Amino acid sequence: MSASAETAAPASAKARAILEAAAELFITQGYGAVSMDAVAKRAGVSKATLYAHFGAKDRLFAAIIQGACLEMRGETPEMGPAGASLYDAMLPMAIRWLGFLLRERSLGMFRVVVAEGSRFPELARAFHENGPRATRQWLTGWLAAQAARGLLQAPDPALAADQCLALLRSEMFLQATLGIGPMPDEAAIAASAAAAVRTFCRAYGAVG
Amino acid sequence: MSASAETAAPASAKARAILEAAAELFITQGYGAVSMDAVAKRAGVSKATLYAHFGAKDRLFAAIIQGACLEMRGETPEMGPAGASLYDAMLPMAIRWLGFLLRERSLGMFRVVVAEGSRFPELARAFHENGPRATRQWLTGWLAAQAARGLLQAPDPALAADQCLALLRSEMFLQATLGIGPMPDEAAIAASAAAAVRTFCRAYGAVG
DNA sequence: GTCTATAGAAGGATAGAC
DNA sequence: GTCTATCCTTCTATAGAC
Repeated sequence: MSASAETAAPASAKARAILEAAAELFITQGYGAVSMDAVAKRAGVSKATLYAHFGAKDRLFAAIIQGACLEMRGETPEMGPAGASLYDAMLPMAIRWLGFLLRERSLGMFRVVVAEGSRFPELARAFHENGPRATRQWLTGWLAAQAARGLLQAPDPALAADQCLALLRSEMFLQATLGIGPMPDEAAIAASAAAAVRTFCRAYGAVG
Repeated sequence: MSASAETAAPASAKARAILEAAAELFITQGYGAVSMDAVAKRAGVSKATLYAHFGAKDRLFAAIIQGACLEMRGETPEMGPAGASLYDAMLPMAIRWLGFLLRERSLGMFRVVVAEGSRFPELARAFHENGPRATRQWLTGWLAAQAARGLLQAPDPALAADQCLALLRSEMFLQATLGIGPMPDEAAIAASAAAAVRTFCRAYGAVG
């Protein structure tokens, strides 16, 4: 691991093809199970070209994870309508966020970062910063604003945000992470998100 | 993967040494990063002996995960004192369970099963059955009993159990899973568990 | 920059002696 | 059952031509 910045955008078309192919393979099969031959073959380039662009397997892997982290930053959730109740405001956001977590790409990303976190600690940190931590910070601010409006009682908005997100990452997410059972459809996702928001509001909602 | 039963107890001393060494290596480094040479060396046996006991790397891995699942079955939580309040009854259980999740061995087990779940689906299922699912079932029954005693309002005890466990698997568990930051000490674990139980009781506690 | 071809190392699995 | 020594495949990485 050479740990360079590597934040530059993919220059040539071949480089983009390599990044796309490698992302697909690493995220679906994990770091160890993917060979550089497989990446080159899928990208339609030779191995030498691959090594010309990215010096080694671990640097290619780092570039993939960094790129996926940048994508995650773009996925900022939307807040609900201003005048609604706490439940009505949170539910669309919750559905959207749980749906994002349960995408194959998000699950694969989470799996590979969990698996290789000990060998690539800086990548695990980058993932956390751009994914869970960014979401947590955004939600903390939003909850604090709602608390100021009197819609909920949250003396510690960061803790409330943690617990809200934890409620969303419940059994359904655990099973999906383990790859057990069928992938939940939209209705199941909405139902699970609604259950989480309902419980959150019962715990934190301002008593009317 | 030959998918045999392999539930038998480790017979000889060498077999036990192999299992112990392999468990340590697989759980700390992951499946792909561990070579059979490394296992043999750590166990103090030759590779041929290793292959004589377990026919292949994937079968050795399966035996390790199965064994760890059996261990997990032994870790049944204890319920709190009968006459106490809901919070007082749940808190010791919550601390104990979160402490178990945050052990290096539990975290490593979770990481490797998440990482290899797609290649060893039956192992992911066994892990889930003996770990999360067993805990969930136990807690569901306990919560139903408390609901019958009027200590909480839970029309769907299984959902309540899910959410209780999800609240415990919050930011602290996520960070530990990713290997980020220092390992939480006992006080931090107790505080996180207390926050989870407090929120759970606010959402589900019988209004007195 | 890109290719073909290959070096060099590591890993999974086995043969054969004891 | 256990060991030593080895086979064969696969993998990362590079050399050299264009």
